Amino acid sequence: MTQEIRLRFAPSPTGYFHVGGARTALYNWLIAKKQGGSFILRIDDTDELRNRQEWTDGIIAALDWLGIDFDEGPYFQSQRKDRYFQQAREFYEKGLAYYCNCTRDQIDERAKMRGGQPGYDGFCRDRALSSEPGYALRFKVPPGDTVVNDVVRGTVTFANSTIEDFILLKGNGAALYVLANFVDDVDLKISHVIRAEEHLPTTPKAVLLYEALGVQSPIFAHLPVLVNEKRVKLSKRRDRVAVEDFRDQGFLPEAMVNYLALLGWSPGDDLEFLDRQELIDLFDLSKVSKSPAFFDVVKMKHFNKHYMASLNVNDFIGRCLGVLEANSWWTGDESQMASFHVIAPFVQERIALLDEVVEMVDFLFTDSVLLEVEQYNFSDIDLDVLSKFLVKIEGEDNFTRDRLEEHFRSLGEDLGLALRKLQAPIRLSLTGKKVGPPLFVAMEILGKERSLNRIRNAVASRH
RNA sequence: GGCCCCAUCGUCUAGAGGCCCAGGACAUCACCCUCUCAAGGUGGAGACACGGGUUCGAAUCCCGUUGGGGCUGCCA
Repeated sequence: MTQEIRLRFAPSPTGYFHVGGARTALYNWLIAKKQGGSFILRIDDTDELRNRQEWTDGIIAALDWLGIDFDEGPYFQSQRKDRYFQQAREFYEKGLAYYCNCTRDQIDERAKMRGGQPGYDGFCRDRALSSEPGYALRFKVPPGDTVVNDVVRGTVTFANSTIEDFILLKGNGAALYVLANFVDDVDLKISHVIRAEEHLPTTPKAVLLYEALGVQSPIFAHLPVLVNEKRVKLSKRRDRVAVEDFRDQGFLPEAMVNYLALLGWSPGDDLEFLDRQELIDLFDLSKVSKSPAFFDVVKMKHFNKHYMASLNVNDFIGRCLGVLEANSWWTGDESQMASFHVIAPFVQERIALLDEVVEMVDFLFTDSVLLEVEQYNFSDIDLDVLSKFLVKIEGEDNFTRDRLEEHFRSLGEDLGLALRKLQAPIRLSLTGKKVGPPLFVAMEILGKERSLNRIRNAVASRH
């Protein structure tokens, strides 16, 4: 009898969606796909004070952008309060839970007198309090040990004596995380719970709940946390690691997915660049590493450059449109599109991030990026190069990249100068920059008239 | 403090007792190629935290130490 494979990603919408959550979602999705199961999105919004609709929307948009699609959901915990309450009452009626009216202060006070160990002491366990407004419902933790079988950690044993009688229902009757999670995982028939390591300490509580109800626990897997350069867990407040920020910076979703998959997992065999299907085929939870991983944007950029270069040109062009449109000089008319098509392949292999496209091509579409006459700081040699190059190309009617390069090379021979020296002043006068796409392709696009004008203008800097 | 997890180059990792005086990738350095940049090529530097065991043999197994991290909320 095989159990259905059902995995869920259950973020709480209390902030922007960061890369750690994205990786957790990805790993769940990967297993669901690999095993032909379902991937479910559940929004854990039981904390009414901190949840916001916009964060939920952001999570869904980011998952969509990454190509992590879900088969069911989103389900919202905020809509299942009655069910949690009902389940909690069942625990109470079976004598597995009890009401407690201790305040935090009283609990701390007693802990202090006991000798420092913080935590609840079971004060109300045998007081047989009944339900009243303001009373919390606590689970009666039995004696013994609780074992968590974890695919990445192995067997982890907790002494129940170190687990306090935890709260199921708050004084206002609302469910707490452990309860809501448990009920939903049972109701949704979740087979694998894959989440970050920070949840490991609460897992025995969930296991206790499964045991109390005689329900089989799902398979657990706790992933190593993602850390910042200081080696502490990535935080929404401290670290700028929002998925949407990376998207806006011009990262490609396929690059991000590939990089994220490798943060904490490796397929072996020195494999690095894996597409979605390869990821699905090779992914293996038992090979997930146990130690925290540093989220390295520099390395992700390398992945991005690779994926950028592998795009077919039309795809690349399509993805550039968004960043081009943010510039006033871009009209997107036929002429501009034609120019961009010509330069695109040369740009594509040079940039790591999508928005770098702007500085690579702006000179083709606007004069505003060119230097002012007084800003050129040409040497006599530079000026000599420019005027002699002008002479050579002024009479050229076939203004193509090949012809231009021939003139350029012959100029080098004439002057006995290295070509790298020659191109510098030409590029600067033509593009206003020291680096850029191949010069003669650029000139071909600019055309004879504009090219000559720009060089003449630069030469005019001589006084 | 308590409970739990973790520990290979700066970073991500390969390594599941001999194939490892430890391999790959990013970053870094040098050189080559080259109209700039990028790409590519070649080469360099760079790690098994420490101490005990077990074993003919340990990065790999066990114990301890140290270090780091997570949790410790009527947050998730």
